[in-house]
Amino acid sequence: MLDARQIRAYPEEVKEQLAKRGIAGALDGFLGLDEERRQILGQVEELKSFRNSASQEVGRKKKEGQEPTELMEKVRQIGQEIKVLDDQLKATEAKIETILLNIPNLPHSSVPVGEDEASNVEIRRWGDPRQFGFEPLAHWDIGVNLDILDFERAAKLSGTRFTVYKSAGARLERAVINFYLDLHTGEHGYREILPPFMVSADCMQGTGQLPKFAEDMFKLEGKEMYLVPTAEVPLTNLYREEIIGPGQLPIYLTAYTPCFRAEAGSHGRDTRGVIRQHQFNKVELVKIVEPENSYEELEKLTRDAEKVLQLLGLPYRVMLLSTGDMGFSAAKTYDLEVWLPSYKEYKEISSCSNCEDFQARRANIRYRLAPKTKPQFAHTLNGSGVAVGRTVAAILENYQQADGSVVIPEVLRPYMGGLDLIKA
RNA sequence: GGAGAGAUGGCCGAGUAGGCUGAAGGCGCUCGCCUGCUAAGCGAGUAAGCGGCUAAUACCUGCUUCGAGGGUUCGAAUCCCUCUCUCUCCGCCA
Repeated sequence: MLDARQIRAYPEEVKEQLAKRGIAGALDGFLGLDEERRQILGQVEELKSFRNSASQEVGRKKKEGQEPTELMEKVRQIGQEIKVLDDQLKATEAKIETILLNIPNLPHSSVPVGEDEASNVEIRRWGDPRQFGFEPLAHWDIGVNLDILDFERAAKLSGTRFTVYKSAGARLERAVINFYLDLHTGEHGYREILPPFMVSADCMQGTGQLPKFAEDMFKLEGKEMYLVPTAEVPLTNLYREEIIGPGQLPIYLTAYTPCFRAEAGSHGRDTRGVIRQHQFNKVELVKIVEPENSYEELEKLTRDAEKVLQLLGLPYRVMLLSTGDMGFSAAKTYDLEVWLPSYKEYKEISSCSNCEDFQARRANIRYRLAPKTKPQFAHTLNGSGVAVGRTVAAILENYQQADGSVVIPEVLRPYMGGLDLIKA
């Protein structure tokens, strides 16, 4: 959520920023409503001020044995006026909130302006795609041939976009999760959290999924509860409605959760394999930091995510997303894209964003620098550290052998009970 | 699912014949004093949001907030209704 006072003070600048995201009109109506709100507020407060003092006056007179009937009658009438104005005020504030909740974050000045991913900028690459002496298979073929991925039975259980992992496949998924968590907690200083996988609508609004992206999520029948689309939601919302005390920041959190996404509007994309599922596993990184450090923290967080790919020996590149490709809550985002031989291109496996105070404002996450100082909004960051299903796909494809077997990356072997090769 | 109890400031905890209680007291915290260190002691301060005024997120000032939302009343933390959550007991259950 943007700062209403900032919009009021610099409407043209904010509009320009929004134009970079192709929605210059998002602010329309705001300034008028904002003015209307303050005008009504001024009136009500004046009336309430009168009511407060008049009521005390009544109390005083009654104590003296008088019966101030005219004054009581006057205050009663004022009360009616207040009620009317309060309703108007509430209606106006609701309109303002609707506008504000639907405006995305403003892009950071370092973000390239563009309509879509074509304007993304490659920042760096790591590793060289392997040269195969044979025609490499796609992970869905490798997995099915080895009988470690089962898409047919997954469809029987749950429909399309689900996968059943079996034997070494299931173990590999679990190994990757544990490897990531151990690395981030042990080496990178994150605190491990195991959150609920269902959260309230308030949480979803706090991180920006609601109200605009309800169709992308699974909502529980008859409940104001949603399956988490990413652990970013429960992790960031851990501190919703809190004032974090002096010396507590920065907070680094990591969690494994399954992620549930309706994938509305992506029919026909990535229909084969585990790349785009209704349920997938992910280890997420979340940081809550002071505003001064947040961009430095974004670089560090991105490096933390990259580290797992390096240790797994998976070639990747880092992309700086353009204004047209960024998510709703982000001010700046780096995507990590891993090399997938079957796609013959790099595919997103992590997204690391600085949301600045956008989510903090929605979720009311504040901190106090020192005792007695005014609380201010923290900055929140999040990044995949990284997507587990896509990691497994990348391992299968990048580590496949001519005979159909798959070599286990060395760092995972301790998590695989020493297994170094998956073969039929 | 059934029965009961409760939700007050950073924490604990007063506050029901409705009125100067934004809220006693304690703890914690901040600043100062004092004791040659430490402990103890003394004094003062210590909620947030939204407006007005401002260069100001400094003063000053208004309004709101005692789980949430409605109602009664000149006036509600205190009375009434609805909801949410927490705790205890019973039932069910991994």
